[in-house]
Amino acid sequence: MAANSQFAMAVHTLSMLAGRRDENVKSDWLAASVNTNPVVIRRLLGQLGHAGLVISQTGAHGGTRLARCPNEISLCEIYKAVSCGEVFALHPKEPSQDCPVGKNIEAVLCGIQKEIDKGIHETLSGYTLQNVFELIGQGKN
Amino acid sequence: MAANSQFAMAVHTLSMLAGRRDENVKSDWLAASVNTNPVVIRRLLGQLGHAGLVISQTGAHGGTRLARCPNEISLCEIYKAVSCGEVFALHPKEPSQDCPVGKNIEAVLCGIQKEIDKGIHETLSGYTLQNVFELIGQGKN
DNA sequence: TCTATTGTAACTATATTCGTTACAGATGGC
DNA sequence: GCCATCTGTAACGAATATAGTTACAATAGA
Repeated sequence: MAANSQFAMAVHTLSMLAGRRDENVKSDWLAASVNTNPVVIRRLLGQLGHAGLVISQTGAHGGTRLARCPNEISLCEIYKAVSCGEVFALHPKEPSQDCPVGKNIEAVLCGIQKEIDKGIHETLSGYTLQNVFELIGQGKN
Repeated sequence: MAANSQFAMAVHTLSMLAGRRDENVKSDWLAASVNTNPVVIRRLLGQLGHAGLVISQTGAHGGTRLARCPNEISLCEIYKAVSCGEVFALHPKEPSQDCPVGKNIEAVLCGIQKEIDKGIHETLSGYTLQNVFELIGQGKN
């Protein structure tokens, strides 16, 4: 269980919220759709709230709602809110500094990493939550 | 120790081979530069050999060499040779099929995954092993 | 035949992710 | 004020992936 599925769960959760604007949605209900534990959802919503994408209320009749219109939330923002890692990892242990390749390879790879990340951000910026919600609606139920 | 650093180690290893063309390079020597165990390198070289990027010889005076010129090997090929996973994972458990969002979200996310992957391939296709080797040489030793 | 080297299986250590339980804190209704 | 209903979060467990390590068979040259 190593692959990080937080982005997938986040998009799923936010799509659910997009279908219930101006309503406090409970983590139990979201968890049922995502097929996971409510705590997993609440942890996720904590990150999304920190990023300003959702607003939560505690207490009775509490829950979570979108902080903005779905067409003002890009997938890139969601990705940044939950993504922790890079596409590929650098060396687990520092390479030999006595070797010219070992000494400089990490800087080169780091630059490539950043270029890839930029590309991912551009791709994801091309979609809003509204787009996703519409694509879901077009699914052949 | 979860992040996959095979791509980094592969580029490192192949850069070493690029600096010693037409010579059987031993896994021990490569491992010393990457700062890992020779078996890790041999496993990696096995994948790269399977992808047609290197040629290995067993026995005394054996070792590994590049199968092609460094300017004919793109980073995209290396990435494809060693990369196993996607940028983000889909749901760990299948979402609820009783929910319209749960039923269709995976297909939508899968499409986005493919689009991102295409972007990564394009970025990495812009670099050859020769480019990397030259960038390393420009490092401030 | 001896030596050097790859190929590979098997196992361990460590890290990550997700799932789960438990409970404190907040909020609204009575 | 009290209770029911939520979120927030800590703590722990289970499953899994990665890399590191040991061991040894297979191969090839001297």
